[in-house]
Amino acid sequence: MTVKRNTWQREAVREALDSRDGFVSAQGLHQGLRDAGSHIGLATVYRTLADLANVGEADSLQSPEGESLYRACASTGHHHHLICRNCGLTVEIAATEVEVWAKKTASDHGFTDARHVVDIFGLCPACTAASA
Amino acid sequence: MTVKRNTWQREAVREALDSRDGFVSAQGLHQGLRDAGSHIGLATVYRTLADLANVGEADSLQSPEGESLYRACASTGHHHHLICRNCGLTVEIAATEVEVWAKKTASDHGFTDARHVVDIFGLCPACTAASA
DNA sequence: CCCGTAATGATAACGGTTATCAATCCGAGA
DNA sequence: TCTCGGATTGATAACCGTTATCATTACGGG
Ligand SMILES: [Mn+2]
Ligand SMILES: [Mn+2]
Ligand SMILES: [Zn+2]
Ligand SMILES: [Zn+2]
Repeated sequence: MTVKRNTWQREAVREALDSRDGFVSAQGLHQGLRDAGSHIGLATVYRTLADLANVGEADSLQSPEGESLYRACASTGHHHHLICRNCGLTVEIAATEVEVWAKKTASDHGFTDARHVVDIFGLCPACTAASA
Repeated sequence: MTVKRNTWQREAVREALDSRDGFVSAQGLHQGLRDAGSHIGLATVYRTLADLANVGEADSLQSPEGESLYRACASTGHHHHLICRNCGLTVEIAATEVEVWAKKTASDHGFTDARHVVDIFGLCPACTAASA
């Protein structure tokens, strides 16, 4: 059995991620931890986030600029996101309608083992008001 | 007014892109051009692809690994893609259903200036058969 | 033709991410 | 509680895709 050790670093990343309500980059989370007085290493943050994502404890997606972002989501099952491109505020979206469409579209063309990327980026109400 | 010059490089990129039926990376296209004997520079390929994408002559998306891929699409309007993650084969998809959903989802949550990323990655029929 | 300037391309720089590897320390077993 | 093997860490170098630089080339309106 693969042993999974409990280090304060791993816990620090989990907590830091939980304390945020939007998606964050590894570097952003690392900066936040350092600002809070932690001496955690950047490589560790990268490793831990990637691991949490694999295990399913965190969701990850790529920003339009190609940066990997992470988030500790409330809902456990498969879902998508509506993200503010300015402040990162995120709304979790469950859309059966889109799930069905994606599956049907793939099979209609004979594609197998299909996965989909469905994200909506916009300006949240607050940011919209602020930029008006 | 900004003038748009016709260089053999620009034409070479256009042709190389047209000759492919799947999405390609800038480096991949550059390599193909070099292999065909062209002496075009890598920076030029990057610039031209980005430009063709802005003008609308090419579509672009990010691979799951975060690399920018380009393609000269047949349909001119807004559409999405069903892509074979193995050979790159691409099927253009027009899904009014999803367009409506995306717009409604964003406005329902007060988000403005919303854009969406909708792509399906799978194995095309040929690649599915080959890996069986 | 001429010439102003857009375009090119070799190369350096950039930004995010991963690999290295010696030092650290977690935790199963004694 | 103590030990010790190996998982984990972190400073740093390396990696890789992409963009910035800037001297040189060459498109194209006049
Ligand atoms: Mn889905
Ligand atoms: Mn769409
Ligand atoms: Zn916002
Ligand atoms: Zn295929």
